[in-house]
Amino acid sequence: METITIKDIAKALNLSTSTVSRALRNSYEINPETKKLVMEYAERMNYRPNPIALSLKDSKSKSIGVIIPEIANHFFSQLINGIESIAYNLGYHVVIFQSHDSYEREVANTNYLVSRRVDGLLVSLASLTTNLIHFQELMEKGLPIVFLDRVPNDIETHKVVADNFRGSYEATEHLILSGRKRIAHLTSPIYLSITTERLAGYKKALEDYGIPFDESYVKYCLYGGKIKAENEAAIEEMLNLPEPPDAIFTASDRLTTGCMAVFQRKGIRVPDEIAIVGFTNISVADLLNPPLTTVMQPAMEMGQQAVELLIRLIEHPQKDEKFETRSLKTALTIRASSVGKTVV
Amino acid sequence: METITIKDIAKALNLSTSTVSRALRNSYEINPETKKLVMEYAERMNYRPNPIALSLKDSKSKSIGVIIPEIANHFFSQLINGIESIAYNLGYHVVIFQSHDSYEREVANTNYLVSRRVDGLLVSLASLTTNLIHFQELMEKGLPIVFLDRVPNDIETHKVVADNFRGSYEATEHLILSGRKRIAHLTSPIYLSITTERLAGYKKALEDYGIPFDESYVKYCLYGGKIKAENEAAIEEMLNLPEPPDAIFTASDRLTTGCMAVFQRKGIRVPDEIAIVGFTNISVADLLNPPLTTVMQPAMEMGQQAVELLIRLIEHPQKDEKFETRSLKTALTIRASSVGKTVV
DNA sequence: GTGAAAGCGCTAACAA
DNA sequence: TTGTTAGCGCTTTCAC
Repeated sequence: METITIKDIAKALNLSTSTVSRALRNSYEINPETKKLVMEYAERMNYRPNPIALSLKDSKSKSIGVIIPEIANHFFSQLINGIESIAYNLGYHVVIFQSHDSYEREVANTNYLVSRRVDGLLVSLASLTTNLIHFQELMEKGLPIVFLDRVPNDIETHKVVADNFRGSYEATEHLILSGRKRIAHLTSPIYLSITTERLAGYKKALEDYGIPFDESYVKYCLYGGKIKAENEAAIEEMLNLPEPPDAIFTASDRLTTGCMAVFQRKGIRVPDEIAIVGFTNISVADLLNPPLTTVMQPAMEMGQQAVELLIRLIEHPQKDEKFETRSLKTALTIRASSVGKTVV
Repeated sequence: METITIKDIAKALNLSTSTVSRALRNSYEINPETKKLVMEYAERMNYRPNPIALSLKDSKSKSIGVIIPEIANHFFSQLINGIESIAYNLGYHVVIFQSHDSYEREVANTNYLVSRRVDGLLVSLASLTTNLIHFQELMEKGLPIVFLDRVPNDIETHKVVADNFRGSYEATEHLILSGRKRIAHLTSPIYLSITTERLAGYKKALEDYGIPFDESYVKYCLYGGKIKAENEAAIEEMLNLPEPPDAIFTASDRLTTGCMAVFQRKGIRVPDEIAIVGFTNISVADLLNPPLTTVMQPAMEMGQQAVELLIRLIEHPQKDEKFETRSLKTALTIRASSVGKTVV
């Protein structure tokens, strides 16, 4: 790869590298003629500065690292699109890593990105992460980090989340108002922020409508629906309760489609036998059988806001920064999967 | 970010940086005692070599660049998973960029990745790319590139594709055998390899079964279904033909779901009025209404094979390398969207 | 067995 | 206005 360097230009033009460097950066101290000479030559030779050299020099890279649980997921891929659209315009590159919900991989990815000198980190926690020191240490060292979606409670920084409480409340309320009495909740591991927030919204709605909360109607899936058997077992358990639920509110993409698959396989009619509302950004909710009532998160916008906050943090580091947690509205779209009374 | 360097270790241990460097790389010429001393200290201080410095030194980065049209797409996100799984195990990092099917962004991404010194490139062409010199130049300079899925005809290198011809043939054949007479084909821009291959399979099946090929039954969507109106217009045109099709074979994820959405909106009954088979890796084909007959590509495996080929190319550069094009089998899964005779 | 020095590409403090 | 030099972190000749 014989790429051209500043040195080559200097040699060709009989100048010093520093002169060339300054000319290229359009420094005021360089003679306009020299500048022109250098710039034209550089242009002609298709000179591109070596970002690695730059990074080595000042430990900056004009790139930000993104660590998310997985890419093959509507919510996260939309998130990425939001992040990229803004980052790109602001001159930053985005490096994406998947934790696959593993703590070890999250740590490994973090270390790698840091060693690669990313200027900041955008993180949605792995579901199996409970220990946060790898992030805390970095923040103490001054690395800007913004969390989104799955955020930690005990780290002080900018955070961008969906209004999970409200979204969950509305979903549950909708089921109640549609006449459902025994509403189950299928959700992610309990130590995720999204889990507790969604659970709280669910509980509050039940409470507000005078429906007693029943612990046996809530199932936590450690692998968030990625392991079919786990999903299936949880649903099975619910259906075998003395009083099986007549509605289910699922807390994520995977849990929702997994749940519908189970119903289909078992020949359980939706919404006749059981209604379902999913907290999901699946793009084909309309086309499902039956069309799926969803709580959609503004994924794209969440990504955009998070990256804006991060870049602000990167470019204007302030010790006394007021950190904010932005909570964006979700959107309940009612479709056939949750309306229609159970046939008794 | 006060990360520890070799210099720090040298100073602390009263050694030279070269000794420390050699000790860390377990060089034979270093005294075992010194080695132990250095290694233990490094371990204790949590020393991590700076990959940027290494990259600068020998223009290698142990990372590979991936350029794909988009992430928010089942096929491509599975592809990425395949790539990452292998790359990770072989000690390579994966940097992903989206071209969003724009030629300019593809070029920009390529340039950036090269300047970042990726050791090789994995590319699925943007649908609007016709000019390939940006890749050709790099290959001439010795940068290994492997193409997958959307591959160029006129570049000699490893390629990994699905057996588009066969997949397409089988889909069309299936529709014919189900009694369909007027089979339309909704597809991507004509200058993509996948388009011509799929078109060829479609034509061959028609031919083999004695059905005349009718150009007006084929529509090319320049934006591959990402622009709703385009999609809709194409379908509209078909439906308004004197003899509208009784089946449609769609060539991609987006085109397929877009098509189903149009049918739903217009109240066109599938498969009664029109059958549909999609070339798609959508994960919820089973849950759609009606369940969708699909030709699935082995996306994960395609990613794995491509990255294997690429890494082989990187680690054993051979001038006289025999390049291979691997063609992986697709899988036709028949569901309700294509079976059942049109109600006359 | 260990150290000094050069170099990867670039910038910036200091000289001229 | 331009050049010299040092340094970012690391490896690698070449000396000792």
